[in-house]
Amino acid sequence: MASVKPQPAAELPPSLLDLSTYLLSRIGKAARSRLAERLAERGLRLWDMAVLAALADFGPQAQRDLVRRLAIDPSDLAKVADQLAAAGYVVRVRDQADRRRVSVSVTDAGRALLAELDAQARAVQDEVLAPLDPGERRALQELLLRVHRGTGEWRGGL
Amino acid sequence: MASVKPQPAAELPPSLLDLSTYLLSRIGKAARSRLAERLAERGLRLWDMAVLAALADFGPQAQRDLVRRLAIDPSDLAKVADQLAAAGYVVRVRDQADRRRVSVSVTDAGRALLAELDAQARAVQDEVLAPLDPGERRALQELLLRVHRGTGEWRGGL
DNA sequence: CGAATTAGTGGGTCGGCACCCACTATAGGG
DNA sequence: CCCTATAGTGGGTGCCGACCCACTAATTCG
Repeated sequence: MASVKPQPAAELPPSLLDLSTYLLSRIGKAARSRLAERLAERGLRLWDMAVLAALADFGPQAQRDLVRRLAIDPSDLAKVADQLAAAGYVVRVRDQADRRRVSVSVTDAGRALLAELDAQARAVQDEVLAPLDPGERRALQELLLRVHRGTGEWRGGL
Repeated sequence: MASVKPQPAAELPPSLLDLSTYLLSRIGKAARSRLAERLAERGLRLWDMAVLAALADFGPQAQRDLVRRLAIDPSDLAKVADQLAAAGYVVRVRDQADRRRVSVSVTDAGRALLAELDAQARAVQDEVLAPLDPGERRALQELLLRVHRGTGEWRGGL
């Protein structure tokens, strides 16, 4: 062969790149999977982080509330909570007022873990948003937040 | 209970909303799945659209090139191409110069389809970006494009 | 006290996506 | 001509996220 090409990479179709939703989807997916990778190294998944964050932000609450807040399936939450409890990141106690309920709260270990996870998330974010300067990042965050709020009634998902 | 509450929906944890990558991921996912839904009504998937777009943008080419360009698995592409060919949206002909190759090109039907799909994609985009005015949308597109380019060496995915 | 309701759990399905391997056909250099 | 590399195909696997159902325990209402 004439010469072995590394053949860097071909361009994507302009008609796709022209769609903000395409970029959103692609970038979002990349960011998500990068973070997921890092969490996986610790045997964690994205939901674990989301649950910890919800507990840290809003304090102890019943699984029921987490279900509503995070739009996670009750059954799936049970599994996540199981795992987190087993690892000592949260504690589950029967609510004495209504003993059907299980009140979940973060432990100190959980809070410490969350801090680390958050640092990792920010590290990923720095990688992904590398081409933007601080001002642009703020502008992006602002736009995204508006979009997110605007479409208030979204269902589900992490 | 004081009053029966419709309890519209609870807020998400601020510590997550504060991460641009979280928003990116969530919004991107929503956009992607909305479009996927619409495509599914026609029995199509996102890859079908991507392949059509690549063919329309860059003209007829071997599957090999599509594989490189779209970072799709060769085997998966074969299946997508099969389906598109069966439906008459593309034609596959053996390259006479190198008969290992199969050159793929869009048909008129394919182009017409792509136009419709693109319209659907833009409709979804309008829904998602509803809170932003045209200027802001352009700003967003610009930022996303920079981010996308910056992270040149991304692997895979739709 | 039932009967109906709610919280949580355990077990499973389903579809999509990425990935991998074995195999055929063709090309091209030594 | 042989040997290796490349193009494409077919038939898988494994993972993951979303979802669903059946079941228990506890509560509340009539």
